[in-house]
Parts: sequence; structure tokens; C-alpha cells
Amino acid sequence: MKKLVLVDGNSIAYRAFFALPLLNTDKGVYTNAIYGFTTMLLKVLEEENPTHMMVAFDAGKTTFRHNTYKEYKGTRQKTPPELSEQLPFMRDVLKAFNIAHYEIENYEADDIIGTLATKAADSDFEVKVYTGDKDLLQLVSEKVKVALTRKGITNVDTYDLNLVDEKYGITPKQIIDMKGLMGDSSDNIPGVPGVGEKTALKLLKQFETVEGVYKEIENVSGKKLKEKLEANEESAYMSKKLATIEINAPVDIGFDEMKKEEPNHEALLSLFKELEFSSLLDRIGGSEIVEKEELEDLEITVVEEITSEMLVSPSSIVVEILDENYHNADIIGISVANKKGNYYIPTEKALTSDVFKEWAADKQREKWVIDAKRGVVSLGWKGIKFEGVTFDIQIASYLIDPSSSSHDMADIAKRNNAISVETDEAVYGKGKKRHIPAVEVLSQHLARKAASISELKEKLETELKDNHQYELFKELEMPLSIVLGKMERNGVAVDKNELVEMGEKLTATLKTIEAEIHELAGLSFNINSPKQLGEVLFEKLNLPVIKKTKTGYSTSADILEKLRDKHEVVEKILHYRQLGKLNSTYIEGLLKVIHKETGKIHTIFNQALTQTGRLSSTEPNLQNIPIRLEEGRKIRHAFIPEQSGSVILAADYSQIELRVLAHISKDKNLIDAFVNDLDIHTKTAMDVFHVTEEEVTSQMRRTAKAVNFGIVYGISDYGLSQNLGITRKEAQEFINRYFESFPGVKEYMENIVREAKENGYVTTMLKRRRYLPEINSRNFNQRSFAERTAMNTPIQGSAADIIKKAMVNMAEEMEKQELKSKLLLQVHDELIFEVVKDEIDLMSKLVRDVMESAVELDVPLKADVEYGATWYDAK
DNA sequence: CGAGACACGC
DNA sequence: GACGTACGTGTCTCGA
Repeated sequence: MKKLVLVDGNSIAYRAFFALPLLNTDKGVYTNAIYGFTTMLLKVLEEENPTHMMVAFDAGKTTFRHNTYKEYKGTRQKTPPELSEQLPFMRDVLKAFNIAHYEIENYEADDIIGTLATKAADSDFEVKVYTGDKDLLQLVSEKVKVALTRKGITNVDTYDLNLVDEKYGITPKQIIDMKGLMGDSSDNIPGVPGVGEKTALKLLKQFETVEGVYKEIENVSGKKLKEKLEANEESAYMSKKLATIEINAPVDIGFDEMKKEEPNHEALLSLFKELEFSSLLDRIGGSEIVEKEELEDLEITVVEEITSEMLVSPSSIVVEILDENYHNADIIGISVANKKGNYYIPTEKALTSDVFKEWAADKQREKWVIDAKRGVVSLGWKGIKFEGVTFDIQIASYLIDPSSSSHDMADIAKRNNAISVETDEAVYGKGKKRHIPAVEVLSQHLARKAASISELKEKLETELKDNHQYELFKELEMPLSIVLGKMERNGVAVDKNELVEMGEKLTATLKTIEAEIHELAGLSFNINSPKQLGEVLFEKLNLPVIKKTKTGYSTSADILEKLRDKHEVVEKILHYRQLGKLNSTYIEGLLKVIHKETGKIHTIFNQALTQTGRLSSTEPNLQNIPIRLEEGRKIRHAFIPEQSGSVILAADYSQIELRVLAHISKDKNLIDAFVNDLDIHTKTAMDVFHVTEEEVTSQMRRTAKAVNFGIVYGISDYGLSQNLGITRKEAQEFINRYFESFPGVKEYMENIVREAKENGYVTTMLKRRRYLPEINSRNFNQRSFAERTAMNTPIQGSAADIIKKAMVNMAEEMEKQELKSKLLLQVHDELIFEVVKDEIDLMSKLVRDVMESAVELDVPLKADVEYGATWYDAK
């Protein structure tokens, strides 16, 4: 069977351009549309495996349709130059793929496709059309299917006769009539004003065509509608004509010319390289070739015996661990680079060498590293002190631009044009294939890493200084990494039996609920499968479908919440979900990560990940232990002090983000509220609803709280509406009223967006930086998102700065006073300590003082301190 | 093995 | 005129 794939080139290019962020190459060539277009081609070739293929483009500005209606596409904005400059590259891509492309004066790509699809169907081809334009659905027939881009570019819905009927309830031919009636604003086709998709479909069901409507116009129900139709009869006929795809365009390309040939592999490789499509190079199997030609062996010494001459100051050092999790993991090799040379030290040699250990522990001998914490903690587990780290290139890279996809050595080296370092994945493999390579390979790899640290240290240091971030680096993040390392290494004690017991109870309850659900549903199924659950709820039990996801019915908690009183099984499912989450993530999850030797839990804080400057925590994530619902909160009973008699002390900042907002916006009203220590949500409610304190209802306070939440997290009117279960309009109204009450905040929001547009980035109080390239995007979504980010990042990021500062100050103070208490965890606005009995009073006061004085603001900082026998009791 | 749905914290 | 909307981590299912 012959199979012809026809692609609407302009339409796909447009979709790709607006769907993807504005990527560009080192040379400044924009590539997002080319990239999207290319991934789509790859996918089509893979999935369709066509015998014939052709991409049609529009030619010129005017077409025969302009003779009918000179305003055709009159409202369409000019193609942005960032996109038009990409179009020639797409033709290059097609050429390399050996795919035909075609255009004719006076006709649109649609018409070429329509003509060829019709011809091909007659010549026994199976035809598939790829486009982002719904108009093309009129071409669907027995032999012609239309793949319509859905979200992004590679995601498509394939329309055949059935699907068109299902979605619209009409035949493909009637699509034209639909457009005739409703028009198309994007093409500036007028249609009948006041008639939208719904009305058009209703009319077509009754009268079949535009002609049918007018023939029996007296039978149209609704006086207004009839009037509108009568007044715009001419427009309707013209619109139908405009929307009709020409199937007899003067196309002079034969099917022979569309035969799909093998791609020109070399041309593709060089093109992808030029465009910097590294992930696509992988897909066409070109990455090995690329890397090999770059690497030249570095001169290294494999160390037999460590001498102090090798370990001069400063030295760059790499302590390599295969495992992502470095707690008590094997060190597979160590490399050192300095002015004496590049050294590879086999692990055993290093760990048993007194020279090495002495050097490592010597604060005076400078070390430059990548991911200091990783080295310090892993050597710590081996009983080796590692001090004197003055430069961590990972943290530097993160501070310079947190948005970089990763801050590992291969990445940093590549970004900064340093000597090339292979990716860990290329050297070690991934998944099952991960392994330690031969020593020649390993030593090269590690030596290259160490050498690139030396090579780049100064460059990044200068960049930090230029950005006024050196203090942030040197005085905050570097010392913080040591503090975090100690917290991780120390770990948190847990009551294993408590967890096991809770788990047993949960498992039993879950079994009961499961049985009840199966009983109520009348069949046994996997409640954890949203797919099966959806089928049971919406097909078997016929509950109303509120929302669909792209794979089926949505069964998320907020949807189930709305179905609560429709069927008693819903409540049970919600409960089952809640307990299931507790059991699998928290009980079983935590039991799994209890360390075999220490019996404690050792998380890893990622200090170089979030875009705002917050930390994150993994394996396990100790920043999302339940607290909101009592059943989950009980998990905190299992977090206990290591030493008997000690307590868990939790200190959290009260409203730190809103206080930061008051400070940076200088809003008088907000500053007053905090200076007078008011309940901020009540105060907001009073202002937004124009009521006195006594008149504030709990509902009002709840709304005000959600508004404050929205301000802090940078959510949109939509987000707020979802949160409160109100309409978007109402949400916008609340936001407006908020800004009326806090005009300084509004001014700040406007200024920060302007600043972001001018600089391309925003900063926090301590000069943390976040770039927002999308702030000037023409894509509404991307731009709006960047604008909200501009407003939010200084707030959330400054709060992160402040608590980090408090942590560093606290560690310093505790060391100075030689306290035995320990910092265990940080949860964004909260610090958790283990406090020995005779330090309770001292620590309670000290923690509060240190947190509240971490920085000086226009409003007071407030920290609440609580302690108890377990984390649960520290409330 | 990766993507998607879902749920937890701030 | 629609777009599809806080972040980060982890678990489970499901289809390739």
C-alpha cells in the first residue's frame, strides 16, 4: 500500500514557534521553530513510515482568496522576524531528509494539500495530512486522515471520519459550512456575527449546509438568530467560499517526485551540529562521531605514592562517586590538578595516605572543587576530614545562572568553552549499564574534570564579582554548603518501630477500605490506576464527567471532592488515596531509606537546583512530611531526638514572604500591618472587603489568605480561581481590590516587570539572580509566566536568602558557644534542631534571635519557636 | 524506561 | 479570542 504524508509547513512552523521557548545557537540564530519542525518530521518518519512525503508552504502574501475578499487574513500580524529567518533552514532540513517540498504563487499550502490529497486518494494512496489548522479537517475521507497538532507539536489527534463526527457531529464537508456561519477570526473571515461554534453546529444539524439554512430560513428558531442570519447572508456565502480548500490548484508536481528517499545522513549531521540540536544528533545516531573528534588525551600522572609536592595550594580536586546518593557510597577515584600537574589517585591510595589526609584536613591549603558537599560528606563517612574548600564551581555556576539545565562538570565546561569533559553518562553509562570503566578511561575523565575546575575558577569568580554576587557566594552559599553537609551526615533519628506499627495499621485499614470500594463498585479493580478508576466511576457508575485529562477521565482529589455526594464510594476512594499515599510514600518510603549503619535517615539537600534559591531535599524528601491533616501529621511522631532526654525544636518564620514583600515594595499599609503585628490575613480581609476587624468572617479570611498566597507564589487569576473555586473574573476582582488596598505592592509589581524587561533578569535582596528571557516573548503564555516569575522570585528568593543566612549565622554561633545541639533540617521557612536538655532555654532564645536578626528589614522578622519529644510535638 | 496522573510540603 | 498557567519530589500505573 502506498502511503502519502502531506505536511502543512507554515502551520507546523507557526505552532512550533509559539509552542517552544525562543532557543538560539551560540551564534544567535533562532532555532525553536526549526527544532519543533524537525522533531515533528522525525516523529512522522518513525511512526508513519511513508512511501511518499511532501511538505507544502505558502507562497507570497496574496492569494486568489484576496480577489474574493481583500481583508482575508487582514488582521493577522506580520510574521515575526524571529520566525521568518528560520524558514530557509527548514528547507535545508527537508533537503537533508530528502523530503520534497512545494509551493505555488497565489495559493496557500492548504490548497496544494487539498489538491494532492484528493488526487492521491483517487490513485489508491492512503493519505495522512499533518497540520495545526482545523480547516483541513474538511479533507477527511475514507482514505484521508488529518493529524491535528494538539499541545506542543509532536502531540497530535488523528481525525478520521469517526472522530470528526464524534467531535463535531458533522461530516468533513460541513466544516466549510461551519466556517461559513461562524467565521474564523484568525483568518479574518467574518461569517455571521453572533454565531459561534455551538450555534453553527446546531444549525447544520438541522439544515446541513449554509444553502440549506437560507432555503428554509423561516424554520430557524429564535428571532434574534434569524435576523442575524438574514442580515449577513452574503457574508455567510462568501465566508464559506473563503474557507473552502481548492482541490484543483495548478499543481505541477508528480507523485514520483514525492517518493521518500533515505535521508542524507551526513548532511543531517552537519546541519544538526550547526543548529546545536544535540539531542536530535543522538536520535539519528551521530553523537559518538561528534565527541570523538574533540577529545585529545590530557597528560596525567597515575599516582603510586602520594607526596606533599603533588598537593600544592591551591589544587582542584575531584572525589568521584558513581552513585547519585553519596551517603556511604564507594569512592571510585580521586583526581587532583594544580600547577605541578594532573594526578589520578586510586581511591585506596588516597584513603590510606597520611599525606593525603593531612592535606585534606588542612584549612590553610586551598581546594577548588565541584560540589563541595558531595566530597566533604563522602570523605566524612570514611573518617577523613575535608576542609579548606574555597571555591565550589557548581555553586558558582548555579549562582551565575540557576536556569542552566545542570551544573555538572561536562555542562559547565561546555558552556564556558573550557577543555571538553565527557558527560558522566557517556563514560559510565546509565541505568543497568552503569559501570566503572577501565582505569585509563576513568583517570582521563576525572583528570579532565579537575583540570577544568582549575581552568574555569577565575573566569567564574570574575563573573560573580561582575554580577555583585561574590559576597553571596563567599559569605553565604559556600559556608552554607558546609552546614548542609554536616546536617546530611548527621542525619535524623527515627523510631523505626513506630513507623512499622503505623504501617501495619494502615495496611489493615487500606485492605478494609479496598474491599468496601470493590463491594460498592460491584467489581474488583485497581484503585491506584486512574484509568481503571475512571472507567468504574464514569462508565460503570455513570457519575458526571467534570474534567478529562488527555489520557482519560480526571480522578484528582478536587474532582472527586465535587462528586462526594453523588455516590458513597467517592468518599472512600478519597480516604483510600490519602492513606495509600501515607503508606507508600511516607511509611514504606522512609523505612526504605533508613541507613543500615546509623539507623538514621540521611537526606541530601540540593543546593544548586531551584530557580528561586530555595533548597530541595531528596532520598528522602524531608521537606514534604505531612502536617495539614492529622492522620498524616502523625508520621512526625517517628522523628525523634537521637539522644534520650533531648528534644526536637522547630522554629519557623512567621509570614516571611509577606514581610519581605512589605520591605521591598515599601508599601505603607503592609509595613504598618507588620510593625503593629496584625494578623495579616485578617488585615487583608478588612482592606479587601472594606469591613472592620469584627466583621471579618472566616470565609473572608480564607479568601484573603488565598489572595496573599497567590501574591507570594506568583499564581495567576486562574490559579486563584482554582484555589477558591470561584470564576476567573471574581479572582481578578479580588486581586484588583488587593492592589487598591496595597498600592505600593502594585507599584512594585509594575516596576519589577519593567526592570526585568530592561535587564533580562531580576535579583533578590542578597543579589541572587534569575534570568527571564521569555519576558519579551510575543507568546502570551510565556510572557505572562515570565512576568509573574519576575514579581515572585525576588519575594521567594529573598526569603530563601534570609533563612540561609540564619542557618550560617546559627552554625557559627553554636560552634562559638560549643553547643551540643544540632541543626537537623530546613523546610523553606523553618529550621528543625535536636536540642540537648540543658540547652533548651538557651537554644530557644538563640534560635529566635539569630533568625529574627538575620537581615535588617523595614519590618520586624518574627520567628516562632516550639519544642517537644518528637517532631510531632514541636508545634 | 519514560510519561502521565496524582499528592505531599512550602 | 484562546492560549493554560507556583515549585519540587516521590509513587504508582501503563504501554513501548
